[in-house]
Amino acid sequence: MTHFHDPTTCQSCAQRFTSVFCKAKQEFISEINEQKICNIYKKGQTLFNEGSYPFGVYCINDGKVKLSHLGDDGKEQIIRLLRGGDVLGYRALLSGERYSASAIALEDTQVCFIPKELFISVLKNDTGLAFEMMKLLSDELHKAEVKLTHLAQKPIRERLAETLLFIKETYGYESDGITLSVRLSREEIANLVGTATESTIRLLSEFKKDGMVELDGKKIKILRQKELIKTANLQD
Amino acid sequence: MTHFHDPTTCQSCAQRFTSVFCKAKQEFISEINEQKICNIYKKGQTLFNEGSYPFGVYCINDGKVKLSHLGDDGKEQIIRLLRGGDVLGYRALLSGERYSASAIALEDTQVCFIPKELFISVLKNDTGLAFEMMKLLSDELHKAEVKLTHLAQKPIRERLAETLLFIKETYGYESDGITLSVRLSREEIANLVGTATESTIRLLSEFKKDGMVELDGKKIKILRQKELIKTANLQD
DNA sequence: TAACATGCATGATTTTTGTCATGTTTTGAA
DNA sequence: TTCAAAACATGACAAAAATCATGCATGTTA
Repeated sequence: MTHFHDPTTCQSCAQRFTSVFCKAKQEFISEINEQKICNIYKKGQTLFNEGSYPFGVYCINDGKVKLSHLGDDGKEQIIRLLRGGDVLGYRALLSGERYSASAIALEDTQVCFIPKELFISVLKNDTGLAFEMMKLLSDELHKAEVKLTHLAQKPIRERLAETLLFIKETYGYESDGITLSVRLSREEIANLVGTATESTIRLLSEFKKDGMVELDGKKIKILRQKELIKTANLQD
Repeated sequence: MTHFHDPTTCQSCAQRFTSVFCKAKQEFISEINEQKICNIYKKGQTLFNEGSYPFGVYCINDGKVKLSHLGDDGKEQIIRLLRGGDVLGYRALLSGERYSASAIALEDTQVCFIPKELFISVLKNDTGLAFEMMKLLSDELHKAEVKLTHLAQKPIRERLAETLLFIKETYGYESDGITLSVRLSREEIANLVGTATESTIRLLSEFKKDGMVELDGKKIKILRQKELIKTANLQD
């Protein structure tokens, strides 16, 4: 369905200015360019599975990916949403463990794979990149801690509003400027919010009744962002 | 009340084999040793405050510290519990932001402070330490993600049981082998679990009735760990 | 196109959890 | 030691959220 043209080189990649790797030294980028393997994952396909061993990191060229955990009772919890320029798989690699989450394409997605040995060796020889990685990890840790606090303290209504805004921040709008440019099922939204699917459906209907959103199947339009922000009860 | 004798040198510090810094090269350890500043914080005193700028990292020599966030409505959420050998303050430093949490001593605690510039420069020149930091960040991120999932999916009863086990893992028992060696208020336990104080009090009473714990003010004894693990409904 | 599965929607009900009120105990400071 | 404040405990109630049940729409496959 969707068609990508091979980025061919990291030097010409659309993400060369946005990914963490943009801070790596030229010589290493060349090396990565030689060893990287590009692949296309169709919607629903898995990049890697929770529980298996990492053998490299993935860099999204174009597309959308969800990163999700399985809870002890088998329920999905979506941990992160990723887009072009994002790197994934580094957490498990750096702490020397199996993947603690699965990565699944939300739409057809083009991904470059960088082998473990190369990644580690570049990281060893390029202090700048190492600092970028530490910054990335620190930022993710921060986000996780904030999310944790909200999960513990905010009611579902606020969290759903916050999640819609988060989706908008992450993937933005379609060309009409109001439709969220990702199709998520109600269940996926619920697994992002951390609640039951029915609660999510009900609250979305309420948001629609209140005129904050418009619903058309999986298409969600944000009509009144300010109202949503108020509903989310955000401080910053 | 409590008396510490100055560790004098990093080379003789009780934590020299457990902290991340143990992997740093000798020359850097010497440098840290010269520039570090040791301090004692009394119970309840603050090492640093959410919202202020970091100017270094803290290394706990002996004692206990809680790291907590304020939610948007001002309610405390305890993010992490720290003990001797743990480092803190690096997250904000590495991502170049203000502290996103406050650190408060849970009992009289001895802490070494390492200035920002030194920490960064050692990190730049010691790849091993940089990797240790990445591993540390990755581990923390992992823990945060698991906690997030549990917070979203598990009922409070399970989370309280899990929290008691977590406290035990972190701080261990007193010499009697059953009393948790930290005194936390019910409110603090609630802020760790992510629930209302009353719910925590009620459930602790239930646990007591079920014979899993014994309560004597802030002293909590774990009588049946296996039952607790079952109650926590943990997989691993 | 029929048959089926899946996702969406909504009502009814139950369970869980939080809040409010009140009393008791403990703690710490004067 | 005494008193006030804080922490603990518990009951009653309200609110929030999950679960169960059912129906409708949509899409998919034989």
